[in-house]
Amino acid sequence: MQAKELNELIDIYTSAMNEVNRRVNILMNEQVHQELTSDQFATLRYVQKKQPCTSSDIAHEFAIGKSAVTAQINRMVERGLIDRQRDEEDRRIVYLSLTPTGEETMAEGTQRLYEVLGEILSEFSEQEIERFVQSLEKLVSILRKH
Amino acid sequence: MQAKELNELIDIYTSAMNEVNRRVNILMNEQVHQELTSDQFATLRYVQKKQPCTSSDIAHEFAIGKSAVTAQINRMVERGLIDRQRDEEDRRIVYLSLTPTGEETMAEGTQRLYEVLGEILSEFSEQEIERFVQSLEKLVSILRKH
DNA sequence: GTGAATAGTTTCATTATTGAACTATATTAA
DNA sequence: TTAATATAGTTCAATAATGAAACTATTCAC
Repeated sequence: MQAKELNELIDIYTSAMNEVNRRVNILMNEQVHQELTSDQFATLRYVQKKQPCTSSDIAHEFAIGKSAVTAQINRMVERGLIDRQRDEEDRRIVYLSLTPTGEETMAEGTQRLYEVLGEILSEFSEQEIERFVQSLEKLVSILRKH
Repeated sequence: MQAKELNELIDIYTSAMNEVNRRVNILMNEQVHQELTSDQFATLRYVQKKQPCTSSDIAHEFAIGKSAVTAQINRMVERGLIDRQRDEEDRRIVYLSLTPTGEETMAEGTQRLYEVLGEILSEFSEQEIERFVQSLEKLVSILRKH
């Protein structure tokens, strides 16, 4: 491919990617997790899946510092969404888990996530989605090497 | 497609998309725009392309409030990257443009953006990239309708 | 010419983030 | 066994991004 064409493709890629993120974000804020920020929703989702989950896991997963995680978790502990529990074996470690309220919030949010994204994805053919997701995953694996 | 499969695909899509954004962001911070935040780089890029560009344009483009734009532009004006110039016809309007320093910063950043993304995209076939970008754009157009 | 609309700013509160210093605990090696 | 080091997490201070509401200045419409 010629450099010029490639650069055009990069321009298209970056602006499309930005717009997708922006719009998905708006959609999520409006229809999926009104009561949470996008970061909080993502973190809760991760904590729920990982189980047991520590601050360091989150910091690593989202590539942010541990102090940022502490701040975010504090807010959610205050709002009764997350519990902290110290490991009795190794008392440096603090395990995070969803409170019943947190579980409930996430059950509803996840349900709406599936509905909203499902509706959007229904406009694509199965093959198209799979191909797209495959390319995304390939992109992830290349980015991991960098 | 069955609901279960679709939901799995949604899980894969969301986590892949999150990881791509996260890693691209890290890559950009490290190799493309060390001296700027991602938001600032995106805004400068937009101002440069749009020309003439107003605060309202930016607010609309990035789907954020005008007060958020004012705050961001202030920081970049202070750093000598952006100039404000009032329209003499309609004195409510303020045009934004890159200062020579801003232009220089963006010339370098854009160059590095092409290099870095070009290297990553070189691992894909031309057809694969085009298909992926097409799906992205289709996604954008569906999201616009929502 | 007055009232409504538009462009942008100010102010205030919240959230997210980094980096450095710090506490507490566990591990290792002399 | 203890002294040095590593690990897990928190605290603190600063910067950035953001929304909402109140505001200023200007233009437009009737």
